Amino acid sequence: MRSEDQQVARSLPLFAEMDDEHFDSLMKVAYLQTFPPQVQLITEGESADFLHVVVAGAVELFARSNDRETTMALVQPVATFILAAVLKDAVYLMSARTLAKSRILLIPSENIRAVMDRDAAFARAMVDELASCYRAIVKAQKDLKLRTGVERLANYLLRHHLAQGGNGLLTLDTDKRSLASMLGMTPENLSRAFGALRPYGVDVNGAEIRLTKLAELEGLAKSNPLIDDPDI
Amino acid sequence: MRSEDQQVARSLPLFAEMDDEHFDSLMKVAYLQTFPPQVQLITEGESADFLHVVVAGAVELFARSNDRETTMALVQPVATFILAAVLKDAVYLMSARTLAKSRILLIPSENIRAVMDRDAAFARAMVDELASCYRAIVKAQKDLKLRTGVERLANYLLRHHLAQGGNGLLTLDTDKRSLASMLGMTPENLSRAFGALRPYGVDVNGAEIRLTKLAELEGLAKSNPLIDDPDI
DNA sequence: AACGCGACTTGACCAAAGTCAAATCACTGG
DNA sequence: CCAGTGATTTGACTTTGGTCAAGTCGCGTT
Repeated sequence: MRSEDQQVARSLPLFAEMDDEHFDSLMKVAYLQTFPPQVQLITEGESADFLHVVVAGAVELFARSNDRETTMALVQPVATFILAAVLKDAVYLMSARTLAKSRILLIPSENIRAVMDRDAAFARAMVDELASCYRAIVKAQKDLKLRTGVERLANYLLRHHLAQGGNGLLTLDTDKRSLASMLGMTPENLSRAFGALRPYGVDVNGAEIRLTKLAELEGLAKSNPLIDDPDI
Repeated sequence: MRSEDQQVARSLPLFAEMDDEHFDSLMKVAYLQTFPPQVQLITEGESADFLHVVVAGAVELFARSNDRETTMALVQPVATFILAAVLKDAVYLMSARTLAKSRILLIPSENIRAVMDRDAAFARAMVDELASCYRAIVKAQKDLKLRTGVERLANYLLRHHLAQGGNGLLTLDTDKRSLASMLGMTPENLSRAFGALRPYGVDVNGAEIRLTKLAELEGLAKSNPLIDDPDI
């Protein structure tokens, strides 16, 4: 692997504090691969042979049952996914596909577990990463169960608006099909949800969105830091 | 704390492998308390000062936003809850209340974190416990998003039927109000869901349920080990 | 036995969200 | 420029689930 990519990995909280020797031993057995968009990386039910780290691009975690499919989470760089399955040496509970051209670091599960047993700093970092993943999914579950579709969209827009500077403009970074799936609704319903937000100053023009009545939109959204603040 | 109760804690996977001295130091600062039913133990938004271990009884984790409330999980003995908040020294994302008279072990968060940094076996056990919690909530999320209310009830009945011996009879271990909340529906809707299952051989008599057409019920439920098997 | 209370059920209705089909739009490769 | 493809939107309708109100049932108390 290129030393530049190793640097990226090394700078992750997950790998930052661990012993040099242990880090090197992991990198020696790791692969770094670049995938085109819409490639399925893992399939639920298969055994978790590699820890995946999204170095660049975007990955969607999804699940299927009966004939339904649902998006479970979106993984943005730089972050890991399916950590829990790797640690328990279990099967994946979710499938994953790239949404964009993505660069993925693959580290064999057995090496992860072996190093964790020898490197306390690494184990501590794992605990932290796992706890973050857990809290993220708890927030997602609250978002889903305590809000209607329109409210979820309003809060999504407000979060991204803030992250993009908060100047009344924002740009969607996925197509609307994926956005709908992320928000737990159908594309048709997303379209109607945007319609329902028009009276609250949400002007949509393709992927460009203008928020002209922030106060009203916030009134509808009723944001809650225990759901919407990613840093809590 | 009574030595008998310490033995219960010590036998938990979370504490089983750790150093004696470290275990004793934790027990020295821990409290064991018994609570009546319907006592709120923690409130979302407050800081996580104690790790809670349910030694006996039952605890419901729930969350509120707007004016809605939803059950997030049910914690059965012996298990921990709000581990992630403790590890990250963050605020609770969920509230907790006892459903039955419950015995709870309370261990100060700072001691948990301190011992984890010194005891590798304990850190490893934490990783394992957290990974289990994570996978449990992923399964709950899949159950919720990929199934209708009737299907969730059917699968709930089949799981408990199996756990109770699989002889065609089972007994609900909560009142129907709580069951409805756990399954993510209103009590009225649970009532209707039972009605919808009558043609599939589900005979309800108070908390006693007889399953007379297992094959048909299984056909409707379309169980999926990646959702329903607690050991995967 | 009569009462009262809480848990549960039922019915009528409403709201949210999914489905299916058709229309529109945007953009690409002739 | 124009057909063709895929994304998005819109409309009509269905399903799922929630709300409100009125029972009904079981059971302990008086």
